[in-house]
Amino acid sequence: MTTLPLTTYCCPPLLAGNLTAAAATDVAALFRVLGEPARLQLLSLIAAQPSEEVCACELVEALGLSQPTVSHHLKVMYEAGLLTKERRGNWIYYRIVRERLAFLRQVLD
Amino acid sequence: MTTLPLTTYCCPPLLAGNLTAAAATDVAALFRVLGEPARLQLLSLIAAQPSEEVCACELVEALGLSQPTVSHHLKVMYEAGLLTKERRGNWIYYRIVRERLAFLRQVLD
DNA sequence: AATCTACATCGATATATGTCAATATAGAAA
DNA sequence: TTTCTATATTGACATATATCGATGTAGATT
Repeated sequence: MTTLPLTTYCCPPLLAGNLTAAAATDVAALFRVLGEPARLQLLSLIAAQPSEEVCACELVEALGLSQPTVSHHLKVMYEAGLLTKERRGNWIYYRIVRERLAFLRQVLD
Repeated sequence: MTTLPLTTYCCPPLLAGNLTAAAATDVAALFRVLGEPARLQLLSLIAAQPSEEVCACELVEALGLSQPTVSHHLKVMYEAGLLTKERRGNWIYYRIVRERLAFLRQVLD
């Protein structure tokens, strides 16, 4: 008596995922921006403000990182479209772009 | 006549963000896992399967990356709790842990 | 036991980036 | 104009990690 092998060569055809390589690159860049503890804390601090905006100098004090480092992180988030900034006098106020976060929520199914 | 300066020294007290440094580190590690195009494509490919599971060999073919590289990415996602794996015969089948994605959705407000 | 397939690990390399001190820039106040 | 405050940029360094070829390991078949 012959038995069918429990296994055979691999791989029925795979459905193409709906995420193109180009789209994956774009979305990954956004997630990578959120992949830093300091940046998540910045977002949290800004989101926790009733005014929904925070001047950069407050953020430097709150994080315990150097001013250039905080400035760098804010720039990264600004260029990723996660923050807006507005100059008023000597200070620059940052706000969260909630649509950008909503976009990422939607990407996560 | 004296005028009040439009500006003063910086910084009314800042509300403490609700995200602790430790929590930020944990969440950031998860986002960093998603911050790679190849890993997002892997997730997309697995999610697109009607069976909701994919054997690793299919993923190697689909991504155009070397087998060690794909294995590395799958391991990273597995260790991050984003995938489960189950051996059946020679093959290892990966599934998405949807609760983990839901957690990240929730973090994004 | 020997062999084959699928997957994992190792070692090496290149690239990306977080961090800070030092310095530059922009705008407000004097 | 000069000075001061807030923010940005530069340069340097250390660390993390994506990638691959080569090799190891586990399980199934013969």
